Amino acid sequence: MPSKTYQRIRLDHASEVAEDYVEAIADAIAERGVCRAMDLVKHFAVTHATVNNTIGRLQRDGLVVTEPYQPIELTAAGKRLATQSRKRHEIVEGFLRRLGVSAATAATDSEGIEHHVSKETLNAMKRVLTDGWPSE
Amino acid sequence: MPSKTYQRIRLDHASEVAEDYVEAIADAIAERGVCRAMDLVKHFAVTHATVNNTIGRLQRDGLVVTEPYQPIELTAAGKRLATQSRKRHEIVEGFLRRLGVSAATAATDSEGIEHHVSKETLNAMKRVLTDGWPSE
DNA sequence: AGCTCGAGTTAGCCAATGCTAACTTTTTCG
DNA sequence: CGAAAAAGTTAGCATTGGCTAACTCGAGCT
Ligand SMILES: [Mn+2]
Ligand SMILES: [Mn+2]
Ligand SMILES: [Mn+2]
Ligand SMILES: [Mn+2]
Repeated sequence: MPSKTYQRIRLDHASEVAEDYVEAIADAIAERGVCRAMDLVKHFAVTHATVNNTIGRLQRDGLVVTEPYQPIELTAAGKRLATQSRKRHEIVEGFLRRLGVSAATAATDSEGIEHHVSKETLNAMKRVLTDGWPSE
Repeated sequence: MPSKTYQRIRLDHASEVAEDYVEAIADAIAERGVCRAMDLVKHFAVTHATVNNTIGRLQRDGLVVTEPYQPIELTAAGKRLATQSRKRHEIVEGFLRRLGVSAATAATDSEGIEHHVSKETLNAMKRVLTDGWPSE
């Protein structure tokens, strides 16, 4: 109802791409040692040109560092954001699984939902994962 | 994990503004008889010029009809989308309330989450609202 | 060494969604 | 009635996040 609602959602969307990218970059580094642009091309199903543009913005915003033709690295801020985003993502996905949703659906839905979950809602989900469902 | 995940999220976002607008227009008509652009300016906290642009797209897409200086009306397709969006929205918001989240947070979070909830997840939420929490 | 081919870069384009500023129309009110 | 205020329109602009096409770089193979 309050008009600030939609402003917050616009902010959520503004940080969404950054969050998903740093998470994917951290995953690639964890799994394959380095992250190359092509890893992100496959992961997000966008073109190499789009990845390049996006990485440029992330670098501008201090989340990654790249040098021409080199793998993509995360800054300290990028690593922090990646860790934090992954934690939140895991809680949302785990919660959906707990709700009885299939693994495939939980994976897909949580990828969008995660960016719109406030601290309060995240805590409620976490509580379910550790303590079980609320009474009644 | 599958690359189609992010394609679906991009589609979710592409329909998000349309869904929120037709819902708000239907609400305004239900509450005040007509919907004027200024109602949407207040609701979404954007400028009148932005509302005008957006309404133009909705008209192009066959969801609303407007004539200069006249109130905004929904087409049959617009009404259908509004009804469907509101139902989904109410389930998501009700579910968050049931989870123990405050009314204010449930209102805000559901406004973003609603657009990323698949049929399967929506059904799981609906089940909680009618039958209570899953066993375990 | 030289070539080829995959990967990366750059330029140029588009649509969506936001904005401000200037103008027009309608409504309201003295 | 007429002026001021409110509402609506239009023009022009920016950013994000997509795309294609053309070019460059570099790794690896013959
Ligand atoms: Mn994520
Ligand atoms: Mn995501
Ligand atoms: Mn919404
Ligand atoms: Mn979203």
